[in-house]
Amino acid sequence: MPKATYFNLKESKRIAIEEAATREFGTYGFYGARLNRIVARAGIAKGSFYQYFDHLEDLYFHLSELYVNQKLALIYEVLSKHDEADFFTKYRLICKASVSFTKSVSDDVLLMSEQMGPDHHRDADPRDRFRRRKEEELFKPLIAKAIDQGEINSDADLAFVVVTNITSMIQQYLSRPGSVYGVGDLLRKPHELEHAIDVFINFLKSGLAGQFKDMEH
Amino acid sequence: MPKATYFNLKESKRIAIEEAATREFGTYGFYGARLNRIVARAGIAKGSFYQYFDHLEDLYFHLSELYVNQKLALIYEVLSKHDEADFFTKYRLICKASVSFTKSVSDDVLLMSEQMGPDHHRDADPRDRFRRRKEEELFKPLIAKAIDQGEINSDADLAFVVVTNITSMIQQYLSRPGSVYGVGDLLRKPHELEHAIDVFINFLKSGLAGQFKDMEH
DNA sequence: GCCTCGTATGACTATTCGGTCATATCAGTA
DNA sequence: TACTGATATGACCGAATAGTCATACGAGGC
Repeated sequence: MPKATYFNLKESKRIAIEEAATREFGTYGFYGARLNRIVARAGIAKGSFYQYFDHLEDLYFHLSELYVNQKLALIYEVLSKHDEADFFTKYRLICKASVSFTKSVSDDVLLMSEQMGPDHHRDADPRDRFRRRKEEELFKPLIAKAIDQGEINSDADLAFVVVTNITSMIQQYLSRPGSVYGVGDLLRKPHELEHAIDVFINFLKSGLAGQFKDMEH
Repeated sequence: MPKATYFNLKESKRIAIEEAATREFGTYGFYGARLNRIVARAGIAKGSFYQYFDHLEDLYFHLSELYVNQKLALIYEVLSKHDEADFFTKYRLICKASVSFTKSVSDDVLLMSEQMGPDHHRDADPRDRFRRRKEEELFKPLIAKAIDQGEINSDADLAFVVVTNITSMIQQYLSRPGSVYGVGDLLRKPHELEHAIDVFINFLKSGLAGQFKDMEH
């Protein structure tokens, strides 16, 4: 957690630090990030950094929380307008909001977020569970209600696991610039984003053997 | 790639090096791995290391290839005995082989493999595409045939993306020791491994809305 | 003016890093 | 035995690292 000093800083300086760090973590990963490079790019003295944080990791988790919270705020705002919708409609809104959040921020944020994909929530570090806790708060009630109403006929645990993983799959395939990556015709269509999300959701609903319906908008 | 010298080494030394490096990469990740620790644990001089490899990364990619090839050999062996089976049966065999391979090797191998999950195939490094190329060789023909025979009704690209991602999902949730991690009742059943794989495959086939059938063995 | 307290600084330290290299060891072989 | 070529070694190097600390700055109050 940042020290109190950090929040007294004027915004432009905080932003400079956060941008520099986000780029560093995005480029070199959690373990490859170097404090020297961050302070150089942010234009602050190394001694100053230690006025704001105890360790470099504190800044990492601060950023991690920051971006997760920003994204979730967007998601909850959208959801609040569609309280009555069914599960897959809501899920579609969540995906759209996620992707458009990712597109609205810099590529560095995206790269950094990739380092925090579902593969990475090590049990070790309790701070790493933050994202997962938020995911549970978001999806578990939705899934429970969907099962209750017969929209989902699977085990709730399974549904949670696959929904969260597929969400990050969608993010990964749709947000990264230039990452078509084997997803051939899937993305080369009009309204490609909408279309691609529908393709994934259709799979989520009906599986590979289910009817493949090419929705149009 | 290792130098010729490396392959002249007696096996016990090679194994010592590979074990030490696997543990290092598994513990600290690609970027956090330190040559000093590896040579210390392997019991060789640092100078010796540079007789075998040009860089530490060479060792990483050597290990990566090694384990991928070992796993694939197991998978192809199993598949060769079930040439006539349908797609989902074959896929089930692949999952079982994958998981049992992972369980047969040390936890370090598993941890190291997690660093190479689908989130990570950066376009940047061509050596990183090795695993993906192998995945394509394995799955693309299977999927093409399955579509041809009407077992899969989805787009081939979509099928490839979800099959590979779900495979690593299964690996992740079923191989890691003590990683029940929210997958509550899913694993607390008799023949839990077989059961859990079936649950995932059933989802892959029929989706969340499809009938959830609890198979027994 | 000057006192105070929160902030800023970068030179400095001790440590670790990857990588080198002159030298030593060892296994054949003649 | 003496020579040879492959392998082994760890002291050593320059660069980079995280973290410290004495000092300086700057705004507000008096």
